[in-house]
Amino acid sequence: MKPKITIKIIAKELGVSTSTVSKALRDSHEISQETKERIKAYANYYNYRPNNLALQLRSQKTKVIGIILPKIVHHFFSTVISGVEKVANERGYNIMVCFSNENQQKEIETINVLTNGSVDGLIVSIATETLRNKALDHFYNLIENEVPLVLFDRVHNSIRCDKVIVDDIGAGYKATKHLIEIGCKKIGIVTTPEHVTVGLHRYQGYERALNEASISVAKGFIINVDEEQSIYDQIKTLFDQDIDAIFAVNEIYAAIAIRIAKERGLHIPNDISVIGFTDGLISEYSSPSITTVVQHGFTMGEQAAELLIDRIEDQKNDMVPQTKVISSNIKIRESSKS
Amino acid sequence: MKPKITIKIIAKELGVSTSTVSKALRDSHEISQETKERIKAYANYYNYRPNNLALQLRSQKTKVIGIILPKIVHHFFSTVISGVEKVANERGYNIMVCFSNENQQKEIETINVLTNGSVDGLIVSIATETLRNKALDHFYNLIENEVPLVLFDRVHNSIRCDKVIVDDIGAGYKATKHLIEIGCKKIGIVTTPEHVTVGLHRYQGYERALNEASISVAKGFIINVDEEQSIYDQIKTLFDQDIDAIFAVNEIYAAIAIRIAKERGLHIPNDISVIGFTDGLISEYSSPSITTVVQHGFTMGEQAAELLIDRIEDQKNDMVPQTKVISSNIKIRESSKS
DNA sequence: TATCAACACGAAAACGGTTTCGTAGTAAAT
DNA sequence: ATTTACTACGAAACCGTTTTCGTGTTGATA
Repeated sequence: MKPKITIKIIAKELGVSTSTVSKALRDSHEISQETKERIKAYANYYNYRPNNLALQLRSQKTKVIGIILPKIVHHFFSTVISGVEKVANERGYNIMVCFSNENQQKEIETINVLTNGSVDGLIVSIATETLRNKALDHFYNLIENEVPLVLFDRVHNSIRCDKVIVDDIGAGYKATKHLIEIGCKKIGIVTTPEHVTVGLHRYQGYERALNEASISVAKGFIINVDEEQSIYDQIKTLFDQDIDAIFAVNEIYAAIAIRIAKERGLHIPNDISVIGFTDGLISEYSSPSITTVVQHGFTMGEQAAELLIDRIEDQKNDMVPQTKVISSNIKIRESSKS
Repeated sequence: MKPKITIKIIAKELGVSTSTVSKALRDSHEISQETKERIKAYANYYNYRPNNLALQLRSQKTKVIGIILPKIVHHFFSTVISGVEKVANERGYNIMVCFSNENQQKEIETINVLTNGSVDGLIVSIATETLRNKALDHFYNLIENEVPLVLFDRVHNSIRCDKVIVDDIGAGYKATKHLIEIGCKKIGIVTTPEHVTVGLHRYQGYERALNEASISVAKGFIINVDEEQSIYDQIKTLFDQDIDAIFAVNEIYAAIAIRIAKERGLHIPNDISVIGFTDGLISEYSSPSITTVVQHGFTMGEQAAELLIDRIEDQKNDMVPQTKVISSNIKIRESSKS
């Protein structure tokens, strides 16, 4: 990398001091018109741009926000990043993206690195392992040190910060209710282990909808997928039950369920209806296309960024933490027409 | 954000100079064992971490690499990021992700911001608009200023830098040949406009395979999708031709083609075979699952990162630019079994 | 003619570190 | 007693900016 032109060089070349150059470039009234023009012309000719690091060190602001995600190869997280980037960009920030790979240790290290001056604040979705271990000290530390922090999607109540979540209980309720409304009565659910909050909540919504409709919750109808093992095999066991609908808490589980149904010669949606979660490409393009709860990832990203930047730029730090609930809605497609 | 503890504070509190503290923390032999321990204990107790910005300004290294992508909500780009992040992380770098949104102006601005000291080098996939306008001056500038740069996937030959590309011609050839081998003779192609190099190359491979098999290339068999208009309608026109196979240059085009085929009552793969590109979730989970050319995005990301970091850390800058060609292979699924 | 503003600029501190170089103090060697 | 050689530390420069505070010059005013 070629050395860049600096204010020092300009100053020396033009026989003035660095302060004069700095002021001239910022159009200070302290500098004469003549000198300003001379300096600006020179700077312009050599395409001078102030060094970001120096500015950041000086101002103690990086204008960068860090995002830590469990993973990226995932439609939902991609859209969230996209939303964050949009708002960040509009408000003059850049984003630094890191991944925890669902790993607690890496989450801790990443937070450490980023908060040593590299970013002005963090947007995080917590790693599975961290949630499972309930090891949240690194987040408590952030709060302790008043690092601007916004959690989204995978959050934890004990961490006192702004949050952006989807109304997972409501979404699970809506999804289940939709199935009930089209006449299904024996509804299986494919969800996550209980320590993954989103899965738990969606399950709770499912439960509520069934209760309301006076349908009892059958134990065998609930599959808690452990991703360490074969997802396919686990979902398959659900088909040994007498069911007429499946609510899957993400689109991959839904797609796999559809595949199994087809293999068993079941027609969708005539024999069995399926509803998924997260409005990704699979749901849109597979055949039958899949009815899903659309999770507004882009909106979540935008909101998270707005909250964070407000928090970063707000002097009065006493504002109580907010939680924004992004409501989701159902997009009915071919997999659930009654 | 609470003010962080600095070397200055430690020095004052312990009644020594900042240089002593700095040396002690870096275990310099210049400092007595006793003093070292005293300083380390204090620093440890207050959880001292050196400020990144200061280190970066001093060393003129950021240990950050910038990635500029046309978009992110796209399986291929996500996997590339993932690969870059893995290698970057292993070699002590962080990544800063930005998007051009296929927009030339934003690409230019992003490059400007990042190269003002925020990153040590760049990994870029060029925006469509830039390629269409053949306006590459901002890239020539990077080369001129010896900014470490690696282009991937969407590259341009006139830019003298390291590149990581897929063998698109070979991939298009393989895909078409596969269709020919399973007995297809009337093969349509759904590709991009010509200014998108990847689409052009895949088309060239298609052409070569047909020529080799002595099949003439029919003009009506070629759809150059303009994404400004309805993709669905454009692909539909292909079905007015008498075809027995479709080669789509990405998985969305493939999925749409399959949908249209179904709507027309055509069975896949009996009546018509389909092959896509990019091994994403759609291809894997849709029904029928789609035969695709798998593009090794993760590998590309890894290679790009290795090349870039080598270049950044290499003193002798005279090394000639390398181009790594990542070969792709075909994953045969249900949409093309003969 | 002495006083005072206004003007135009420079010196220096600051951001938070690292590193080179100098040096006081001590102990060993001459 | 003088020189030498460590040891252990501090002063100061440096990275590239911004900003506060002086200060010399000029022209106007009393």
